[in-house]
Amino acid sequence: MTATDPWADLLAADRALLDRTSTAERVADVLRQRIIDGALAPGTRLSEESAGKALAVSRNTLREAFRLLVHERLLVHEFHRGVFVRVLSAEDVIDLYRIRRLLETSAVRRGENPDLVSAVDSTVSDGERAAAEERWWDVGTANMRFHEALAALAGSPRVNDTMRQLLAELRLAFHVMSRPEEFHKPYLGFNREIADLLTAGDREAAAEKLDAYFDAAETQLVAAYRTYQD
Amino acid sequence: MTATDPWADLLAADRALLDRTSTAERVADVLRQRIIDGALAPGTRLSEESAGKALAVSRNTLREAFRLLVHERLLVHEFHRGVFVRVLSAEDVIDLYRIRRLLETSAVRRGENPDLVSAVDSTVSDGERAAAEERWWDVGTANMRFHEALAALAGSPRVNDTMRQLLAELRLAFHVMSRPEEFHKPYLGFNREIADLLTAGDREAAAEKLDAYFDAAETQLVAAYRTYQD
DNA sequence: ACATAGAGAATTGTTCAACAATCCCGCAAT
DNA sequence: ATTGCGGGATTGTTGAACAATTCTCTATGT
Repeated sequence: MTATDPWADLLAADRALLDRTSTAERVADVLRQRIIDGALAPGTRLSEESAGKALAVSRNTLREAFRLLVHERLLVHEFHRGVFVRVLSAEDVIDLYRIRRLLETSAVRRGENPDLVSAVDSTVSDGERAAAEERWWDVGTANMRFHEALAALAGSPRVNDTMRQLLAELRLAFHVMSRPEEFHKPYLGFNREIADLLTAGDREAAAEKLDAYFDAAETQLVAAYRTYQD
Repeated sequence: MTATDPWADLLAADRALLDRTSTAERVADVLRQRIIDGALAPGTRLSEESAGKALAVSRNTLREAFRLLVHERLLVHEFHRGVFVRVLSAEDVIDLYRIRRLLETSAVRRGENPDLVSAVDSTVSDGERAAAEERWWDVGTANMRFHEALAALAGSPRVNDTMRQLLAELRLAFHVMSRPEEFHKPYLGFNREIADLLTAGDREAAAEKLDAYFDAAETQLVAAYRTYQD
Protein backbone atom coordinates (compact mmCIF):
# COMPACT_ATOMS: atom_id res chain seq x y z
CA MET A 1 0.00 0.00 0.00
CA THR A 2 3.02 2.29 -0.35
CA ALA A 3 3.56 4.91 -3.03
CA THR A 4 5.16 2.37 -5.33
CA ASP A 5 2.05 1.85 -7.41
CA PRO A 6 1.36 4.85 -9.58
CA TRP A 7 -1.82 3.38 -11.06
CA ALA A 8 -3.31 2.87 -7.62
CA ASP A 9 -4.36 6.50 -7.44
CA LEU A 10 -6.16 6.18 -10.73
CA LEU A 11 -8.18 3.23 -9.54
CA ALA A 12 -8.84 4.89 -6.23
CA ALA A 13 -10.56 7.69 -8.12
CA ASP A 14 -12.92 5.16 -9.62
CA ARG A 15 -13.69 3.56 -6.33
CA ALA A 16 -16.79 5.66 -5.85
CA LEU A 17 -18.30 4.05 -8.92
CA LEU A 18 -17.88 0.59 -7.51
CA ASP A 19 -18.59 1.20 -3.89
CA ARG A 20 -22.34 1.08 -4.35
CA THR A 21 -24.81 3.06 -2.47
CA SER A 22 -27.39 1.82 -0.06
CA THR A 23 -31.05 1.38 -0.91
CA ALA A 24 -31.98 4.34 1.24
CA GLU A 25 -29.71 6.62 -0.76
CA ARG A 26 -31.11 5.41 -4.04
CA VAL A 27 -34.62 5.92 -2.74
CA ALA A 28 -33.61 9.43 -1.71
CA ASP A 29 -32.20 9.98 -5.19
CA VAL A 30 -35.43 9.13 -6.95
CA LEU A 31 -37.55 11.10 -4.51
CA ARG A 32 -35.23 14.08 -4.85
CA GLN A 33 -35.49 13.90 -8.61
CA ARG A 34 -39.29 13.71 -8.48
CA ILE A 35 -39.44 16.70 -6.18
CA ILE A 36 -37.08 18.70 -8.35
CA ASP A 37 -38.91 17.98 -11.58
CA GLY A 38 -42.23 18.81 -9.96
CA ALA A 39 -43.88 15.41 -10.09
CA LEU A 40 -44.24 15.65 -6.34
CA ALA A 41 -45.75 19.06 -5.78
CA PRO A 42 -45.00 21.12 -2.66
CA GLY A 43 -47.41 20.22 0.10
CA THR A 44 -47.84 16.64 -1.06
CA ARG A 45 -47.92 14.18 1.77
CA LEU A 46 -45.80 11.09 1.38
CA SER A 47 -47.24 8.30 3.44
CA GLU A 48 -44.84 5.60 4.44
CA GLU A 49 -47.13 2.85 3.30
CA SER A 50 -47.89 4.18 -0.18
CA ALA A 51 -44.34 5.30 -0.89
CA GLY A 52 -42.90 2.10 0.47
CA LYS A 53 -45.23 -0.02 -1.60
CA ALA A 54 -44.62 2.05 -4.71
CA LEU A 55 -40.86 1.78 -4.44
CA ALA A 56 -40.88 -1.73 -3.04
CA VAL A 57 -38.82 -0.96 0.00
CA SER A 58 -39.52 -1.49 3.65
CA ARG A 59 -40.72 1.24 5.94
CA ASN A 60 -37.42 1.36 7.76
CA THR A 61 -35.44 1.91 4.61
CA LEU A 62 -37.91 4.51 3.44
CA ARG A 63 -37.66 6.39 6.70
CA GLU A 64 -33.89 6.58 6.31
CA ALA A 65 -34.39 8.14 2.90
CA PHE A 66 -36.92 10.57 4.34
CA ARG A 67 -34.43 11.69 6.96
CA LEU A 68 -31.91 12.56 4.27
CA LEU A 69 -34.34 14.69 2.33
CA VAL A 70 -35.62 16.40 5.44
CA HIS A 71 -32.03 17.34 6.17
CA GLU A 72 -31.78 18.75 2.65
CA ARG A 73 -34.91 20.78 3.32
CA LEU A 74 -36.81 19.21 0.45
CA LEU A 75 -39.19 17.49 2.84
CA VAL A 76 -40.58 18.58 6.16
CA HIS A 77 -41.30 16.15 8.91
CA GLU A 78 -44.14 16.69 11.33
CA PHE A 79 -44.04 14.41 14.30
CA HIS A 80 -46.71 11.73 14.18
CA ARG A 81 -48.19 13.37 11.10
CA GLY A 82 -45.85 12.34 8.32
CA VAL A 83 -43.56 13.94 5.77
CA PHE A 84 -44.59 16.50 3.19
CA VAL A 85 -42.91 18.05 0.21
CA ARG A 86 -41.67 21.38 1.45
CA VAL A 87 -43.72 24.49 0.79
CA LEU A 88 -41.41 27.48 0.65
CA SER A 89 -42.51 30.73 2.23
CA ALA A 90 -41.67 34.08 0.68
CA GLU A 91 -39.11 34.49 3.46
CA ASP A 92 -37.50 31.25 2.37
CA VAL A 93 -37.17 32.52 -1.17
CA ILE A 94 -35.65 35.75 0.07
CA ASP A 95 -33.20 33.85 2.22
CA LEU A 96 -32.23 31.59 -0.66
CA TYR A 97 -31.38 34.60 -2.76
CA ARG A 98 -29.49 36.18 0.10
CA ILE A 99 -27.15 33.25 0.56
CA ARG A 100 -26.83 32.68 -3.16
CA ARG A 101 -25.79 36.29 -3.63
CA LEU A 102 -23.21 35.85 -0.90
CA LEU A 103 -21.74 32.67 -2.31
CA GLU A 104 -21.87 33.43 -5.99
CA THR A 105 -20.54 36.99 -5.95
CA SER A 106 -17.70 35.98 -3.65
CA ALA A 107 -16.87 33.04 -5.84
CA VAL A 108 -16.87 35.21 -8.95
CA ARG A 109 -14.61 37.79 -7.33
CA ARG A 110 -12.06 35.21 -6.28
CA GLY A 111 -12.27 32.48 -8.88
CA GLU A 112 -9.78 32.61 -11.68
CA ASN A 113 -9.33 28.99 -12.66
CA PRO A 114 -9.60 28.98 -16.49
CA ASP A 115 -11.22 25.57 -16.65
CA LEU A 116 -13.96 26.64 -14.29
CA VAL A 117 -14.49 29.85 -16.24
CA SER A 118 -14.93 27.99 -19.51
CA ALA A 119 -17.31 25.65 -17.72
CA VAL A 120 -19.40 28.69 -16.90
CA ASP A 121 -19.34 29.76 -20.51
CA SER A 122 -20.52 26.41 -21.79
CA THR A 123 -23.56 26.44 -19.50
CA VAL A 124 -24.56 29.75 -21.09
CA SER A 125 -24.16 28.24 -24.54
CA ASP A 126 -26.36 25.34 -23.47
CA GLY A 127 -29.01 27.77 -22.33
CA GLU A 128 -28.88 29.75 -25.55
CA ARG A 129 -29.21 26.62 -27.62
CA ALA A 130 -32.15 25.42 -25.55
CA ALA A 131 -33.85 28.79 -25.86
CA ALA A 132 -33.38 28.83 -29.63
CA GLU A 133 -35.14 25.50 -29.78
CA GLU A 134 -37.76 26.59 -27.26
CA ARG A 135 -36.97 23.81 -24.82
CA TRP A 136 -37.96 25.90 -21.82
CA TRP A 137 -37.41 23.27 -19.20
CA ASP A 138 -33.85 22.88 -20.45
CA VAL A 139 -33.42 26.64 -20.36
CA GLY A 140 -34.24 26.54 -16.68
CA THR A 141 -31.86 23.67 -16.09
CA ALA A 142 -29.07 25.44 -17.95
CA ASN A 143 -29.71 28.54 -15.90
CA MET A 144 -29.39 26.52 -12.72
CA ARG A 145 -26.18 24.99 -13.95
CA PHE A 146 -24.89 28.43 -14.84
CA HIS A 147 -25.20 29.54 -11.25
CA GLU A 148 -23.81 26.25 -10.04
CA ALA A 149 -20.81 26.88 -12.25
CA LEU A 150 -20.43 30.38 -10.86
CA ALA A 151 -20.34 29.06 -7.32
CA ALA A 152 -17.87 26.41 -8.43
CA LEU A 153 -15.41 29.21 -9.18
CA ALA A 154 -14.73 29.24 -5.46
CA GLY A 155 -13.04 25.89 -5.97
CA SER A 156 -14.55 24.50 -2.83
CA PRO A 157 -16.25 21.12 -2.63
CA ARG A 158 -18.38 22.31 0.26
CA VAL A 159 -19.51 25.38 -1.61
CA ASN A 160 -20.46 23.13 -4.50
CA ASP A 161 -22.52 20.90 -2.25
CA THR A 162 -24.22 23.82 -0.57
CA MET A 163 -25.01 25.39 -3.90
CA ARG A 164 -26.47 22.22 -5.35
CA GLN A 165 -28.71 21.93 -2.35
CA LEU A 166 -29.82 25.55 -2.48
CA LEU A 167 -30.73 25.28 -6.13
CA ALA A 168 -32.71 22.12 -5.54
CA GLU A 169 -34.55 23.93 -2.79
CA LEU A 170 -35.20 26.85 -5.08
CA ARG A 171 -36.85 24.56 -7.59
CA LEU A 172 -39.62 24.22 -5.04
CA ALA A 173 -40.40 27.87 -5.54
CA PHE A 174 -40.72 27.61 -9.30
CA HIS A 175 -43.35 24.92 -9.06
CA VAL A 176 -45.89 27.21 -7.44
CA MET A 177 -45.59 29.77 -10.21
CA SER A 178 -47.80 29.87 -13.25
CA ARG A 179 -45.25 29.81 -16.05
CA PRO A 180 -42.02 28.48 -14.60
CA GLU A 181 -40.85 27.53 -18.07
CA GLU A 182 -40.33 31.06 -19.23
CA PHE A 183 -39.13 32.54 -16.00
CA HIS A 184 -35.47 32.06 -16.81
CA LYS A 185 -35.53 33.28 -20.38
CA PRO A 186 -35.04 37.01 -19.73
CA TYR A 187 -31.85 36.30 -17.84
CA LEU A 188 -30.02 34.58 -20.67
CA GLY A 189 -28.61 37.93 -21.80
CA PHE A 190 -27.37 38.63 -18.29
CA ASN A 191 -25.70 35.26 -18.15
CA ARG A 192 -23.96 35.86 -21.46
CA GLU A 193 -22.61 39.22 -20.34
CA ILE A 194 -21.34 37.79 -17.08
CA ALA A 195 -19.69 34.88 -18.82
CA ASP A 196 -18.01 37.19 -21.31
CA LEU A 197 -16.70 39.44 -18.59
CA LEU A 198 -15.31 36.42 -16.80
CA THR A 199 -13.68 35.10 -19.93
CA ALA A 200 -12.14 38.53 -20.42
CA GLY A 201 -10.78 38.27 -16.90
CA ASP A 202 -12.73 41.18 -15.47
CA ARG A 203 -14.01 39.47 -12.38
CA GLU A 204 -14.98 42.62 -10.52
CA ALA A 205 -17.25 43.79 -13.34
CA ALA A 206 -18.72 40.31 -13.59
CA ALA A 207 -19.45 40.30 -9.88
CA GLU A 208 -21.17 43.67 -10.07
CA LYS A 209 -23.32 42.58 -12.96
CA LEU A 210 -24.21 39.46 -11.05
CA ASP A 211 -25.22 41.61 -8.12
CA ALA A 212 -27.51 43.56 -10.42
CA TYR A 213 -28.94 40.30 -11.70
CA PHE A 214 -29.82 39.29 -8.18
CA ASP A 215 -31.60 42.57 -7.58
CA ALA A 216 -33.77 41.99 -10.61
CA ALA A 217 -34.38 38.27 -10.29
CA GLU A 218 -35.11 38.33 -6.59
CA THR A 219 -37.73 41.07 -6.72
CA GLN A 220 -39.37 39.46 -9.70
CA LEU A 221 -39.48 36.00 -8.19
CA VAL A 222 -40.64 37.19 -4.79
CA ALA A 223 -43.39 39.25 -6.40
CA ALA A 224 -44.49 36.37 -8.58
CA TYR A 225 -44.23 34.05 -5.62
CA ARG A 226 -46.37 36.18 -3.36
CA THR A 227 -48.96 36.43 -6.11
CA TYR A 228 -49.32 32.79 -6.97
CA GLN A 229 -49.06 31.65 -3.42
CA ASP A 230 -52.49 32.87 -2.32
CA MET B 1 -56.87 30.83 12.94
CA THR B 2 -57.09 34.40 11.66
CA ALA B 3 -54.96 37.33 12.77
CA THR B 4 -57.38 38.19 15.54
CA ASP B 5 -55.37 36.50 18.24
CA PRO B 6 -52.19 38.43 19.02
CA TRP B 7 -50.98 35.88 21.54
CA ALA B 8 -51.25 33.05 19.02
CA ASP B 9 -47.97 34.01 17.42
CA LEU B 10 -46.28 33.93 20.78
CA LEU B 11 -47.46 30.43 21.47
CA ALA B 12 -46.61 29.35 17.96
CA ALA B 13 -43.02 30.31 18.67
CA ASP B 14 -43.01 27.90 21.60
CA ARG B 15 -44.50 25.12 19.58
CA ALA B 16 -41.10 23.75 18.70
CA LEU B 17 -40.44 23.14 22.39
CA LEU B 18 -43.58 21.12 22.76
CA ASP B 19 -43.71 19.41 19.46
CA ARG B 20 -41.32 16.78 20.53
CA THR B 21 -38.41 15.43 18.59
CA SER B 22 -37.98 11.87 17.56
CA THR B 23 -35.68 9.44 19.30
CA ALA B 24 -33.39 9.42 16.31
CA GLU B 25 -32.86 13.15 16.54
CA ARG B 26 -32.11 13.01 20.21
CA VAL B 27 -29.64 10.20 19.59
CA ALA B 28 -28.03 12.33 16.91
CA ASP B 29 -27.85 15.22 19.38
CA VAL B 30 -25.93 13.27 21.97
CA LEU B 31 -23.60 11.71 19.41
CA ARG B 32 -22.97 15.13 17.88
CA GLN B 33 -22.12 16.54 21.28
CA ARG B 34 -19.75 13.68 22.02
CA ILE B 35 -18.00 14.13 18.72
CA ILE B 36 -17.69 17.88 19.18
CA ASP B 37 -16.30 17.65 22.70
CA GLY B 38 -13.82 15.01 21.63
CA ALA B 39 -15.13 12.08 23.63
CA LEU B 40 -15.49 10.23 20.34
CA ALA B 41 -12.17 10.71 18.62
CA PRO B 42 -11.85 10.95 14.84
CA GLY B 43 -11.47 7.52 13.34
CA THR B 44 -13.47 5.80 16.05
CA ARG B 45 -15.77 3.16 14.71
CA LEU B 46 -19.32 3.17 16.00
CA SER B 47 -20.75 -0.30 15.75
CA GLU B 48 -24.50 -0.51 15.59
CA GLU B 49 -24.67 -3.13 18.28
CA SER B 50 -22.49 -1.38 20.88
CA ALA B 51 -23.92 2.06 20.28
CA GLY B 52 -27.45 0.75 20.22
CA LYS B 53 -26.96 -1.13 23.44
CA ALA B 54 -25.24 1.83 25.10
CA LEU B 55 -28.02 4.24 24.21
CA ALA B 56 -30.79 1.70 24.59
CA VAL B 57 -32.25 2.24 21.16
CA SER B 58 -32.92 -0.19 18.37
CA ARG B 59 -30.62 -0.59 15.41
CA ASN B 60 -33.13 1.01 13.09
CA THR B 61 -33.43 4.15 15.18
CA LEU B 62 -29.70 4.30 15.54
CA ARG B 63 -29.22 4.03 11.82
CA GLU B 64 -31.54 6.98 11.28
CA ALA B 65 -29.39 9.02 13.64
CA PHE B 66 -26.24 7.88 11.83
CA ARG B 67 -27.68 9.09 8.54
CA LEU B 68 -28.19 12.56 9.95
CA LEU B 69 -24.64 12.85 11.19
CA VAL B 70 -23.22 11.47 7.99
CA HIS B 71 -25.10 14.20 6.18
CA GLU B 72 -23.52 16.72 8.54
CA ARG B 73 -20.13 15.27 7.72
CA LEU B 74 -19.37 14.38 11.31
CA LEU B 75 -19.51 10.68 10.50
CA VAL B 76 -18.50 8.78 7.42
CA HIS B 77 -20.32 5.72 6.27
CA GLU B 78 -18.50 2.94 4.49
CA PHE B 79 -20.82 0.46 2.88
CA HIS B 80 -20.91 -2.84 4.72
CA ARG B 81 -18.15 -1.63 6.98
CA GLY B 82 -19.85 0.72 9.37
CA VAL B 83 -19.71 4.33 10.43
CA PHE B 84 -16.66 6.14 11.74
CA VAL B 85 -16.06 9.51 13.29
CA ARG B 86 -14.78 11.63 10.45
CA VAL B 87 -11.05 12.10 10.05
CA LEU B 88 -10.41 15.40 8.34
CA SER B 89 -7.71 15.63 5.72
CA ALA B 90 -5.54 18.70 5.34
CA GLU B 91 -7.56 19.48 2.22
CA ASP B 92 -10.72 19.41 4.30
CA VAL B 93 -9.26 21.93 6.71
CA ILE B 94 -8.26 24.17 3.84
CA ASP B 95 -11.70 23.92 2.34
CA LEU B 96 -13.34 24.71 5.65
CA TYR B 97 -11.31 27.89 5.89
CA ARG B 98 -12.07 28.75 2.30
CA ILE B 99 -15.81 28.66 2.75
CA ARG B 100 -15.63 30.29 6.16
CA ARG B 101 -13.65 33.15 4.67
CA LEU B 102 -16.29 33.51 1.99
CA LEU B 103 -19.23 33.52 4.34
CA GLU B 104 -17.79 35.52 7.19
CA THR B 105 -16.17 38.31 5.24
CA SER B 106 -19.28 38.76 3.12
CA ALA B 107 -21.46 38.80 6.19
CA VAL B 108 -19.23 41.36 7.86
CA ARG B 109 -19.25 43.59 4.79
CA ARG B 110 -23.03 43.58 4.53
CA GLY B 111 -24.24 43.16 8.11
CA GLU B 112 -25.19 46.30 9.95
CA ASN B 113 -27.88 45.13 12.35
CA PRO B 114 -26.89 46.69 15.69
CA ASP B 115 -28.20 43.80 17.74
CA LEU B 116 -26.13 41.34 15.79
CA VAL B 117 -23.05 43.55 16.11
CA SER B 118 -23.39 43.75 19.86
CA ALA B 119 -23.84 39.98 19.92
CA VAL B 120 -20.45 39.74 18.24
CA ASP B 121 -18.96 42.00 20.85
CA SER B 122 -20.27 39.95 23.73
CA THR B 123 -18.70 36.76 22.42
CA VAL B 124 -15.35 38.53 22.47
CA SER B 125 -15.94 39.59 26.06
CA ASP B 126 -16.77 36.00 26.94
CA GLY B 127 -13.52 34.87 25.40
CA GLU B 128 -11.49 37.48 27.23
CA ARG B 129 -13.06 36.53 30.53
CA ALA B 130 -12.39 32.85 29.92
CA ALA B 131 -8.79 33.57 28.99
CA ALA B 132 -8.24 35.65 32.12
CA GLU B 133 -9.41 32.68 34.16
CA GLU B 134 -7.42 30.23 32.03
CA ARG B 135 -10.47 28.22 31.04
CA TRP B 136 -8.97 27.23 27.70
CA TRP B 137 -11.81 25.06 26.54
CA ASP B 138 -14.18 27.95 27.05
CA VAL B 139 -11.81 30.21 25.14
CA GLY B 140 -12.14 27.89 22.19
CA THR B 141 -15.90 27.80 22.51
CA ALA B 142 -16.10 31.58 22.70
CA ASN B 143 -13.90 31.84 19.63
CA MET B 144 -16.24 29.54 17.75
CA ARG B 145 -19.21 31.57 18.83
CA PHE B 146 -17.43 34.73 17.76
CA HIS B 147 -17.22 33.45 14.22
CA GLU B 148 -20.76 32.15 14.39
CA ALA B 149 -21.83 35.65 15.38
CA LEU B 150 -19.88 37.13 12.49
CA ALA B 151 -21.65 34.88 10.01
CA ALA B 152 -24.95 35.74 11.68
CA LEU B 153 -24.44 39.33 10.51
CA ALA B 154 -25.68 38.12 7.16
CA GLY B 155 -29.09 37.78 8.77
CA SER B 156 -29.75 34.52 7.00
CA PRO B 157 -31.05 31.41 8.76
CA ARG B 158 -29.42 29.22 6.15
CA VAL B 159 -26.05 30.91 6.61
CA ASN B 160 -26.41 30.35 10.34
CA ASP B 161 -27.10 26.67 9.85
CA THR B 162 -24.24 26.25 7.42
CA MET B 163 -21.89 28.04 9.75
CA ARG B 164 -22.86 25.97 12.77
CA GLN B 165 -22.21 22.86 10.76
CA LEU B 166 -18.86 24.05 9.47
CA LEU B 167 -17.67 24.93 12.94
CA ALA B 168 -18.74 21.56 14.30
CA GLU B 169 -16.81 19.97 11.48
CA LEU B 170 -13.80 22.11 12.26
CA ARG B 171 -13.79 20.84 15.82
CA LEU B 172 -12.73 17.52 14.37
CA ALA B 173 -9.50 19.14 13.29
CA PHE B 174 -8.64 20.46 16.72
CA HIS B 175 -8.87 17.05 18.29
CA VAL B 176 -5.91 15.69 16.40
CA MET B 177 -3.66 18.53 17.51
CA SER B 178 -1.43 18.38 20.54
CA ARG B 179 -2.57 21.44 22.46
CA PRO B 180 -5.96 22.42 21.13
CA GLU B 181 -6.68 24.31 24.34
CA GLU B 182 -4.25 27.09 23.62
CA PHE B 183 -4.71 27.27 19.91
CA HIS B 184 -7.32 30.00 20.03
CA LYS B 185 -5.66 32.25 22.57
CA PRO B 186 -3.46 34.26 20.19
CA TYR B 187 -6.51 35.31 18.21
CA LEU B 188 -8.34 37.00 21.05
CA GLY B 189 -6.65 40.28 20.18
CA PHE B 190 -7.74 39.94 16.58
CA ASN B 191 -11.30 39.30 17.67
CA ARG B 192 -11.31 42.36 19.86
CA GLU B 193 -10.05 44.58 17.07
CA ILE B 194 -12.63 43.26 14.63
CA ALA B 195 -15.44 43.68 17.14
CA ASP B 196 -14.38 47.24 17.87
CA LEU B 197 -14.25 48.13 14.20
CA LEU B 198 -17.72 46.69 13.77
CA THR B 199 -19.05 48.59 16.73
CA ALA B 200 -17.54 51.75 15.25
CA GLY B 201 -19.40 50.95 12.04
CA ASP B 202 -16.31 50.47 9.88
CA ARG B 203 -17.36 47.24 8.26
CA GLU B 204 -14.86 47.37 5.43
CA ALA B 205 -11.92 47.65 7.78
CA ALA B 206 -13.36 44.87 9.90
CA ALA B 207 -13.67 42.65 6.86
CA GLU B 208 -10.09 43.30 5.85
CA LYS B 209 -8.81 42.52 9.30
CA LEU B 210 -10.85 39.35 9.28
CA ASP B 211 -9.27 38.42 5.98
CA ALA B 212 -5.86 38.89 7.54
CA TYR B 213 -6.94 36.72 10.45
CA PHE B 214 -7.83 33.94 8.07
CA ASP B 215 -4.43 34.14 6.42
CA ALA B 216 -2.75 33.68 9.76
CA ALA B 217 -5.05 31.11 11.31
CA GLU B 218 -5.31 28.94 8.26
CA THR B 219 -1.58 28.58 7.66
CA GLN B 220 -0.97 27.91 11.31
CA LEU B 221 -3.71 25.33 11.63
CA VAL B 222 -2.81 23.57 8.42
CA ALA B 223 0.83 23.43 9.43
CA ALA B 224 -0.01 22.12 12.87
CA TYR B 225 -2.47 19.73 11.32
CA ARG B 226 0.00 18.30 8.84
CA THR B 227 2.49 17.81 11.66
CA TYR B 228 0.31 16.02 14.13
CA GLN B 229 -1.42 14.00 11.52
CA ASP B 230 1.47 11.68 10.75
C1' DA C 1 -78.16 23.56 11.70
C1' DC C 2 -74.00 23.50 14.38
C1' DA C 3 -70.67 22.43 17.67
C1' DT C 4 -68.85 18.89 20.57
C1' DA C 5 -67.42 14.49 22.31
C1' DG C 6 -65.99 10.16 21.67
C1' DA C 7 -65.32 5.63 19.47
C1' DG C 8 -62.89 3.39 15.95
C1' DA C 9 -59.73 3.46 12.00
C1' DA C 10 -55.54 4.81 10.09
C1' DT C 11 -50.81 6.39 10.41
C1' DT C 12 -46.54 7.07 12.54
C1' DG C 13 -42.80 5.79 16.16
C1' DT C 14 -40.05 2.20 17.72
C1' DT C 15 -38.60 -2.29 18.67
C1' DC C 16 -37.43 -6.94 17.62
C1' DA C 17 -36.21 -11.01 15.07
C1' DA C 18 -34.70 -13.02 10.98
C1' DC C 19 -31.92 -13.68 6.97
C1' DA C 20 -28.87 -12.22 3.07
C1' DA C 21 -24.67 -9.90 1.79
C1' DT C 22 -20.28 -8.53 2.89
C1' DC C 23 -16.21 -7.97 5.45
C1' DC C 24 -12.59 -9.48 8.62
C1' DC C 25 -9.25 -12.70 10.42
C1' DG C 26 -6.62 -16.64 10.83
C1' DC C 27 -4.75 -20.74 8.79
C1' DA C 28 -3.20 -23.76 5.45
C1' DA C 29 -1.11 -24.51 0.92
C1' DT C 30 1.96 -23.23 -2.62
C1' DA D 1 5.27 -13.63 0.89
C1' DT D 2 1.12 -14.38 -1.59
C1' DT D 3 -3.04 -16.75 -2.40
C1' DG D 4 -7.22 -19.44 -1.31
C1' DC D 5 -10.52 -20.79 1.87
C1' DG D 6 -13.50 -21.22 5.75
C1' DG D 7 -16.00 -19.36 9.90
C1' DG D 8 -17.42 -15.70 12.68
C1' DA D 9 -18.86 -11.01 13.09
C1' DT D 10 -21.11 -6.89 11.26
C1' DT D 11 -23.92 -4.47 8.23
C1' DG D 12 -28.16 -4.20 4.88
C1' DT D 13 -32.88 -4.95 4.51
C1' DT D 14 -37.16 -6.85 5.39
C1' DG D 15 -41.47 -7.96 7.84
C1' DA D 16 -44.23 -8.17 11.77
C1' DA D 17 -45.72 -6.44 16.01
C1' DC D 18 -47.30 -3.09 19.32
C1' DA D 19 -47.56 1.64 21.43
C1' DA D 20 -48.58 6.46 20.68
C1' DT D 21 -50.82 9.85 18.18
C1' DT D 22 -53.68 11.78 14.76
C1' DC D 23 -57.58 11.56 11.74
C1' DT D 24 -62.43 10.59 10.59
C1' DC D 25 -66.94 10.02 11.19
C1' DT D 26 -70.92 9.39 13.74
C1' DA D 27 -73.94 10.29 17.54
C1' DT D 28 -75.47 13.50 20.66
C1' DG D 29 -77.10 17.66 22.68
C1' DT D 30 -78.33 22.40 22.20
